[in-house]
Amino acid sequence: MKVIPQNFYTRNDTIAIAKELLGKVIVTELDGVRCSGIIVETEAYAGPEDRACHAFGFKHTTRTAPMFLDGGVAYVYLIYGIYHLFNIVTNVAGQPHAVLIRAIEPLEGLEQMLLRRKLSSISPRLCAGPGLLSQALGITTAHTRLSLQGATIWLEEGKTKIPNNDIVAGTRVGVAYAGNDALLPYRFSIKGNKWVSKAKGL
DNA sequence: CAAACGATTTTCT
DNA sequence: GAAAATCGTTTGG
Repeated sequence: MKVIPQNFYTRNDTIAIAKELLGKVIVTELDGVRCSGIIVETEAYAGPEDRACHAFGFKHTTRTAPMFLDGGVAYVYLIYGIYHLFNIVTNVAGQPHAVLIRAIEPLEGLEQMLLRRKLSSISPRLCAGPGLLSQALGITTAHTRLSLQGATIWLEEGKTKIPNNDIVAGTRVGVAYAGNDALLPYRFSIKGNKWVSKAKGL
């Protein structure tokens, strides 16, 4: 399967990238076990003009530093002291854009995922949510700043291309504090896919 | 140096 | 439907 090249991420169009990521495959190889899944839900965090973005107004801190790197690296961070959220940094260095992966449809390494999630059987809750899929794939803050061209976490072309009218746009989750920017349709998912997170319906 | 809080999920009422 | 869990980062003294 073909690995997504660096220049896919460095384009100056985070919204387009967020949409195109749907249907692509995310792969992790940890503890010698390969796990993968199809991306079915994403959210765009479009840089300094986006109030919901951590790096709003070019706010450069220790935590947001990876977003200022060149596109194509991972930005993982801990939320509520419990969950790890996995983001993909986009655009070029100096432009703090990122796409949050919210849900995947599991493909390979199912047993390892179940083990990590402490579940005994497959259910739609396995990877439906940003904190959950990170846990299932074994992604932690130790992987932040990691290049997606490496041998630990990377993305591949999917088998199926998602037609434009199968992409649903909606408002983002958990960003009410962002005022008007919370209303932007920056959340994308595959229409009718049962693995899409149901935390808050579209 | 100390205190408050968050791009979430689970569990209990 | 509401509240707790839990800790690194951010902000204020």
